[in-house]
Amino acid sequence: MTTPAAHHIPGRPCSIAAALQVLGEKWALLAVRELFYGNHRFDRIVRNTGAPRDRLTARLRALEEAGVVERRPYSERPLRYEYHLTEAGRDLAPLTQSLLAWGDRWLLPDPPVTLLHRPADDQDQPVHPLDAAWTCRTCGQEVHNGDVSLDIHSPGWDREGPVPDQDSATSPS
Amino acid sequence: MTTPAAHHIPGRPCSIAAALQVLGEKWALLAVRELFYGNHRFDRIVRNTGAPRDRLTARLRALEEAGVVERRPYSERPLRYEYHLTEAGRDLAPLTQSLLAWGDRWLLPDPPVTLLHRPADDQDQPVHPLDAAWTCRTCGQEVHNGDVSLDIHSPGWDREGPVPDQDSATSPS
DNA sequence: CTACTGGGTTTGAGAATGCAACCCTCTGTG
DNA sequence: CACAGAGGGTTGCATTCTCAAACCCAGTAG
Repeated sequence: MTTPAAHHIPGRPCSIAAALQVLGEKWALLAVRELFYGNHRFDRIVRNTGAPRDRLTARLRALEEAGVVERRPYSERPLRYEYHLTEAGRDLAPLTQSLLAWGDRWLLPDPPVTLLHRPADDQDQPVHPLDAAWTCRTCGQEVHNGDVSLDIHSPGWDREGPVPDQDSATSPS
Repeated sequence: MTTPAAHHIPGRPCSIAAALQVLGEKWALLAVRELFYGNHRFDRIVRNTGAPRDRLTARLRALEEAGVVERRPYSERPLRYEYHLTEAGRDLAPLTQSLLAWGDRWLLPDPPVTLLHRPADDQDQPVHPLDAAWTCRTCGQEVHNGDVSLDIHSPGWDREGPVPDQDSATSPS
């Protein structure tokens, strides 16, 4: 509770570092995963993540303070709370999905769960497996790893290469 | 070794948990960020992330073992290594980008760095700020938070609601 | 000979984590 | 009423991680 959101960001000024400050603690993202999956109660999150109860309490409090999670009572008298994602929390969907996609590809090639997609604004579309891709709204094209470069407008950045050279030699082991 | 250390995954079988097992340790993703940004040498990564040297050593070794990072000598005689992303590592680009996007939106609204985009396969396109979105390759539509549901084909999952109900109403702070 | 660079190890103290056990407030059930 | 859960945490303590600074070693520059 002595940890306000205005943490010191390590290294250089960077939104990735700032985001990890909030989300990078152990169990935080697994708790968020459970909230996405519709499990809003403490015990259920404990069971599904395997997190120690005290750690989960701490993480949920921190996420609440960071504005990712909201704790709302669902019963007075035995005062009980359940946890819900705020808008900021719901906006983590791309993040959890890219974690899921990466894990599916590189760690668990036979994934225990897949995502289904049906656009809300096109109900004619049948439900189908989600095959997610990054695209750029500006040009409408899919974003590939090498297509992105950095525009730095802040001091505290040192780098040599003019471009975040995504390597060249691609010899996967 | 393409065989990632498939340690024990906490909670239920899940690619997110598996991915966090590899990437969830402190400093791991910041190190990956530096590699994306073209900083391949130990000292530079230390300076830019602010990580303690011993931690960074440990993290880089773990990432190497997990097949995310590759250590290659760039000088014999004083034997020196530099670190590069493997294909699995480069495939983390969507993840770091979604972290960046989230941080930009919710934590550092005046971001110190932005991403520029130019599709390699369309060189006529001028360089422009990346405005990233998730889309589904199958239906071509943008993926919104509420459009996704789960298809579970593995035991060890408990959940009530039929759909990962993304909440209903919330207000950001 | 000295200083400096790059890439680490080592050390010791302090913080964070994991785990089990405990607590407190209701709501059944007999 | 007594007793047993369920839900949502605390508490205590041992283990592990993390941090910062110091140290090391090879080669090179002055």
